[in-house]
Amino acid sequence: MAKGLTSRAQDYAKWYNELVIKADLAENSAVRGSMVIKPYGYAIWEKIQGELDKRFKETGHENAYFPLFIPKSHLSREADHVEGFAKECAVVTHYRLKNDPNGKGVIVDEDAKLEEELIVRPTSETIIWDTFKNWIQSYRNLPLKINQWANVVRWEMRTRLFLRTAEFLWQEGHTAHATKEEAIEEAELILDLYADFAEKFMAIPVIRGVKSANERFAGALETYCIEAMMQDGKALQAGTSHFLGQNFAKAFDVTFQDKSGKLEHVWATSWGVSTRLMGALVMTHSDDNGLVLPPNLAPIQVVIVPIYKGEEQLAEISEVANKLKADLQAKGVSVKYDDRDTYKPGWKFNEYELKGVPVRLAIGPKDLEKGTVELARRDTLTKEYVAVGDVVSKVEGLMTEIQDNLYNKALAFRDENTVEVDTWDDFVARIEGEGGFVSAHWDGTPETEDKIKDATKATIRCIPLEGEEEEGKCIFSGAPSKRRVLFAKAY
RNA sequence: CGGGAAGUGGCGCAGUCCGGUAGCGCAUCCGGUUUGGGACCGGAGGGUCGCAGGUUCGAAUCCUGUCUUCCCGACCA
Repeated sequence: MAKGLTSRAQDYAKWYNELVIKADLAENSAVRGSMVIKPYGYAIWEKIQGELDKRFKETGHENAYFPLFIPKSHLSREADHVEGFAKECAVVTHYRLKNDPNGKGVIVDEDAKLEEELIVRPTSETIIWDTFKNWIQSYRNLPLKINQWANVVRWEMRTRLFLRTAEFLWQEGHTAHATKEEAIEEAELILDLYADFAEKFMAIPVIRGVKSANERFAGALETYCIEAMMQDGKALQAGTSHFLGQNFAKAFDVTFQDKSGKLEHVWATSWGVSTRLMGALVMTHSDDNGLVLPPNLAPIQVVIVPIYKGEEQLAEISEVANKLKADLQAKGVSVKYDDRDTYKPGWKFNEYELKGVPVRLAIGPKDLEKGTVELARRDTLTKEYVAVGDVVSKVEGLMTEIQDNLYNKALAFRDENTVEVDTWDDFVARIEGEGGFVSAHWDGTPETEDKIKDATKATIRCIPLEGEEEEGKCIFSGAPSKRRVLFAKAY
């Protein structure tokens, strides 16, 4: 792992501002804590969207859309839920402006006060369950498996580009089931879907687990999550899937008649991933030269840069380049031939490195003579010469090789920075020193978790599903514990 | 809301202590030479110095107020 990165990553704000913004992903907007996602960044988001959407549909989900505004009374129907979100809601109180009688501009028209305030959705459980009530009468309507692609607003006290913006894009799935077992199965299915997507598609290794009560979603009985490790050793929650029990069904009175004619409340799940995944992407793979994109996510997988003097030479090179481009595209590889005369090759090399393009091909006069191209890999920053005739098969192979390499590199980093710890002193030393994931025993109480958090800022990221049972003593209280949980400082 | 820092052309900054013609780098535009790792030379455009008030012959600079942003805490996908 690049040493420079680790040191630099300690100041992520700087890193984002200098690296990511230059890399054309996003910039801060005029609105506090919001961001403008630039075209190149959005193209990556579209890749994420496309793949997830495909997977949702393969597992029987349908897309729908629900309103942006939620009546205040709706939000308060589920007690835990409203308590969890109340502190970060944007509220619409008026519906009209008027000219400022004292001068320029406009002011809020106090006569246009809403009878009931509207909340800009921080998540859509309430408005969706209010709708589901009308969609569900019989067991024949179940399961109902809906997904929504939308934006939500959470007025966080502190924001950070991609990781915690006031407004963010996400997908939120909401499902209703006839039985508890089926709902739990759904929540777990989505967890696996997310984990597989993160690992196979984004090359981000994740730990599957469940949240402790403290970290659970407001209104959920169980929160499943995938946790990833960033290059500075901090944890990032990359996705969550919640088993909501009958909480929302009861709050919104959503019942169905089972086969025997009896009325029952439905069982629910909700789950989501957001543009935070883009932050995870950057902080998992990028280095000091800029973004490093896994081929699956790269809007441009291969860039071809010509090196030439004069029109004639460019024409000769373009012939080879365009042929290569067409051949690669025929194999499903996305290719950009950058023959702009306005930038020099060296400039372009840096530019595409910054943008994380996995493979770069350079063709110059020397290559024309020898029938070769220069092939550079973004992940290893290595260069080699390849015979023109071998380029297509070579690149095809590299697409999976780079994808795998990035995953393995990230996995090795995570493993190197995950330790088991059995004493409080070791725990503190580790958390305050090297950081990373610390696997330790915990007595299972929220009180202990709080005390550990107060002492070290580390939280329980998850209770891993993969972990095996093991007798031990709580790192903090010494009380008996049946299994290890994963602690880390988190974003 | 507590603790710290900063607001000066599009971006990054200097100038502020000690008041006196608003500067530098990058980017942009024009002309020319260049092109195998962010080219060079010459020329040009662009800023009421966050905002409001005060002191002064004169304020980016001093004083008061205010707003915003960033970092560290509480909150969090």
